[in-house]
Amino acid sequence: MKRTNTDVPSFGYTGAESHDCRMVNSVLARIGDKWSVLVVMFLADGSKRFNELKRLIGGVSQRMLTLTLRGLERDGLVTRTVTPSIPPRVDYELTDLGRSLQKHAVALAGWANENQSAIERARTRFDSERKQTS
Amino acid sequence: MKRTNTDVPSFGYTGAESHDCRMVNSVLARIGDKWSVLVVMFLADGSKRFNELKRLIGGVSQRMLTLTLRGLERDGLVTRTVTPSIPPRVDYELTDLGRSLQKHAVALAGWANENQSAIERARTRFDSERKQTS
DNA sequence: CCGCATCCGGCTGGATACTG
DNA sequence: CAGTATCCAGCCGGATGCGG
Repeated sequence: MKRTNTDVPSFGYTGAESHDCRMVNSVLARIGDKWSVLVVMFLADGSKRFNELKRLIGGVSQRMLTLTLRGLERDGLVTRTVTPSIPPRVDYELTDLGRSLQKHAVALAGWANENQSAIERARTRFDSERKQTS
Repeated sequence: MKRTNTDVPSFGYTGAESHDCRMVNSVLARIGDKWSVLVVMFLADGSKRFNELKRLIGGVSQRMLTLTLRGLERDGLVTRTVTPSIPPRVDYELTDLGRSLQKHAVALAGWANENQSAIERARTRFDSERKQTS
């Protein structure tokens, strides 16, 4: 989750390039944090207002939703449109870049669903084996 | 990797795919943590020993590599093979499940590379605009 | 309605030292 | 070589209250 590390050293993966690591990590940090992907998912079918997103996601604090949206905006994945009315209105929408990332997120979500039971079985099996040993 | 926060919310997101979200989040948490993906990448071309991985990754502490590998093993993504010799030898290898996940990781890495400059531009632009306002 | 400021508990992850 | 154990700083994220 924290990508504060800067000194990723030298060498490729299997044929891939080395300096990619930082960027990959940086992107994965976005993907991996608690709310970003959920926000991207819910923005898939069009722009949403702040509290609309908050209700949809359910369980996210105002603070974290704000921070998450700022992060996504900073990376150019969503746009923030302010309408200075009373009460104020703010709409968030995926950019093209955001939509292209969303495809991969959906793919990953699909993978998670397909292998959900396999992973859960592996986890419980691993945990039960551990309990016997201890 | 503590998975203590994965089984929390207890309320649905918007009805339809409520329990899917938890699983997706749980998987994304694994993907998003600091070292898992790096390990999976380096295991792509065959099994590796503990210190071999440590050298390859470079910058990971013994502790974190152990924790990361335990997490991956627990989820059924890698296998751990102990050879009780002197000195002891432990090999880690991707499972089929791990390899299927790796495909998506590679896809994401590719996306990160393709859009690296776009994201960096978005970031610096966002930051400079912020500086003016403050 | 939107979002920032503040406080704070708990988890993450690094450094180090010690076993088998 | 391959861990385990311990300590500890720093950040993540929740709750609450204020401000435009």
